[in-house]
Amino acid sequence: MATPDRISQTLTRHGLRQTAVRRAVLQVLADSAFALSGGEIEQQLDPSTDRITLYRTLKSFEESGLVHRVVDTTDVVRYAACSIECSAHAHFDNHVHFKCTSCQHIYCLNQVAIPAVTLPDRFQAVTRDYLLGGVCRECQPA
Amino acid sequence: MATPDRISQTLTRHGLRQTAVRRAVLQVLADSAFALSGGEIEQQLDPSTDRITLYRTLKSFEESGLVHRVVDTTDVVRYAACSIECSAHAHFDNHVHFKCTSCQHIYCLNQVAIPAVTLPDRFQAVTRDYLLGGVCRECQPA
DNA sequence: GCCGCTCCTGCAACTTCGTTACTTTTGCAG
DNA sequence: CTGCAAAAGTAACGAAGTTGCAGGAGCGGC
Repeated sequence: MATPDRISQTLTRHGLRQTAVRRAVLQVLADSAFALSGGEIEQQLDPSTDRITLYRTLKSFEESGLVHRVVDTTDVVRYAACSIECSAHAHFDNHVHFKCTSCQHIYCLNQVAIPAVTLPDRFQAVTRDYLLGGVCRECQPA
Repeated sequence: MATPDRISQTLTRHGLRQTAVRRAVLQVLADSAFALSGGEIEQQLDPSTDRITLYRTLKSFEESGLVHRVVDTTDVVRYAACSIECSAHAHFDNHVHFKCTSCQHIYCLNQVAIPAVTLPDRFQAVTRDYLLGGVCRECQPA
């Protein structure tokens, strides 16, 4: 659970203004063990929060390097808070994601690094995303 | 360029009926070097083709193992034809995908296998998707 | 503390992507 | 050739995300 202080600091560190919506959205993402879609974040916020503002907030967070998009095969975009080490200048998420086919949650496995691959000539990779599918810890049959 | 004969055979082999839309959709996907979204496929088809039928066709193709969804971070789903070796029973795409940040195309790098990772306890992976981002061969500055 | 510029919010309307329910047509087995 | 199940077509709907604009709030300067 990220403290309100820490949330505020993170906003300031990335050059973003302190607003109620931003603090709330960042709090939700920071406290979630898995990636959330726009709609899921909306559900966790005060019902009075404006949908459009939420999407704009996510956009600015993404541009500022506070959150990253998580790859998926569905047609909804999911976001996860970047690790503490991520800054606007060094935005790099090198961990594997795991999508549970039972609960649909997408976990950030921070401790599992993405292995490198050798590419054909003249292909230059900048970003790498690795998504595993299967049954997560919580959904395993006992 | 897949021949019409080969297209028909593929449909039959997967237990699907021969229809004009199915042959056309499969032809488009088989001839594309990169993954296509529903809208992109629609543009390459006869304008009279029904949008809903197209989506249902893609769904049945996916269920039958003719095509696979390609992971992406956007909110549109993209499809690519499975390799010849894929059958309904052994549907396995073990190759890396590459998304060009310039032309936005997603290539199937069939010759590059996805490296394995070691997962934490009690996580069981069934599927694996690996997406690279960068500049593709065609878009490289000379 | 307050002023003002700039950025953020909130509202309304809209676009795109994809789905559901229902009827009609068509592939294909017997 | 005929019947039936599966696919196509039609219409209406729903969710996700965007755009344009007016009003409000954060924050640096004074």
